[in-house]
Amino acid sequence: MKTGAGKTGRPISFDKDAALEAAMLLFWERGFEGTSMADLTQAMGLNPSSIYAAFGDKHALFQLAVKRYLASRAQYAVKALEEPTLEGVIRALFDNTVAFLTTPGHPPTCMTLAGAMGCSVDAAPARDLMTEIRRQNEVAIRERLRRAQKSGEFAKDINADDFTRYLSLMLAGLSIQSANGATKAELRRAAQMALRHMGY
Amino acid sequence: MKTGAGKTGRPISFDKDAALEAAMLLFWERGFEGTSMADLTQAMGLNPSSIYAAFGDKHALFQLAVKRYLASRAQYAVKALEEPTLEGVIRALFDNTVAFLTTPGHPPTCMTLAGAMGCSVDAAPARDLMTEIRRQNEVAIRERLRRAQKSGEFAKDINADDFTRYLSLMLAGLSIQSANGATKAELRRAAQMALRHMGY
DNA sequence: GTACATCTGTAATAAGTGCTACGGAATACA
DNA sequence: TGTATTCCGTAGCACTTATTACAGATGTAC
Repeated sequence: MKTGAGKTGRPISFDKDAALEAAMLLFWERGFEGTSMADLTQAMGLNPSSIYAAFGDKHALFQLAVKRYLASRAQYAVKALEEPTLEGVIRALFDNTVAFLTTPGHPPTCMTLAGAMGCSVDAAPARDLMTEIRRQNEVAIRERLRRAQKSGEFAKDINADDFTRYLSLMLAGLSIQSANGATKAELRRAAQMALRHMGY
Repeated sequence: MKTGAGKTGRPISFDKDAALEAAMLLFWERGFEGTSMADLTQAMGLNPSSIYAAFGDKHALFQLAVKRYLASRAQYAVKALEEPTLEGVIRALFDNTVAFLTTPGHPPTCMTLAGAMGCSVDAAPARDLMTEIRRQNEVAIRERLRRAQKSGEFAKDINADDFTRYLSLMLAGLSIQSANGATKAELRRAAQMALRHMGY
């Protein structure tokens, strides 16, 4: 009963993209464990069998939702790292994060933090996926810093590893602040304070 | 069938303190939603009826566990605020946090972050409690900063509100870093970097 | 020892969990 | 039109969830 690539037969009658978007938003808000398949059927407007046929089981659906999140919402970090100067990178990292967290239409915090922190052993794979993504983000930052060191833009006697963790720590902190209910202006001032203390 | 304060009759036959400690550690690791009553009966070594008689339902037990957590594990923040000088306060805030996060015998992150971020509507009260505690922590920091401003130790033209959020942001960030798997030495260097950037 | 109050363990409750079997509806291709 | 193939909706699966009813055990107070 494999499906999804039928050459013939009845074609799918719903918007797969829209359904996945709805699933992503729900997972984002309630986390893996806090989102039930019943919740998903309602939010996606689909029957269980349609979901399972199109996306697989709950874990697979979560992975697809996360993938969509990374591709459509979390690109602000990648974009920031593409800034030509290091100062531009760091400024963009903070500015984009604040802009992202305060964009209406989705939860006020990062999906990798709301998705699954403390959870049951059944949900451990989802939690580990979230952790892995956070670490990957750090890898990208670290590589950008190394590049800046090679080009002479960033002092070589500063440990890129440590500075990466320091940056990552503050970006995650902004997300928690946002979850706490901080306003856009408040987040912006916090980010400015961080930048000023770093010398920007 | 109310219980717990029986003047006569059979007395409780288990260590209530030890049972609550076990519950607290499990909630800390798995969060409110990721911890089932079945998990709790096993970890606490009690039957469901004993748990319900002694602590109430799951929400009540969670509240008691959080209370215990705050009283027994999260005092490091309160202690830090009692330092006589502002520099002492801020240094202690970071040092104690790192020490706390890396203490063996409990999860590597803060309970208010692992307890419930994204969750179902049923678990929303637990999530709101976690948020409330995080905000209360900020209130305490802010008041300490105001006190330092009055005594002239802290510049009055700095917005205490903003600086509080900035500090809180970094402490939460350390907790996330710890959850990511950062070592004690790595956390310590990150904290040192933060302190240095602030001028300490 | 007797009466009473409470606890303990088992077993069961109703509702919710993720997931699937199945029959019928709908479409593509000949 | 006929046939193959796929999708859709319902209804149900076995299991887990939090919670409680009940019966017997175990203690205190007299």
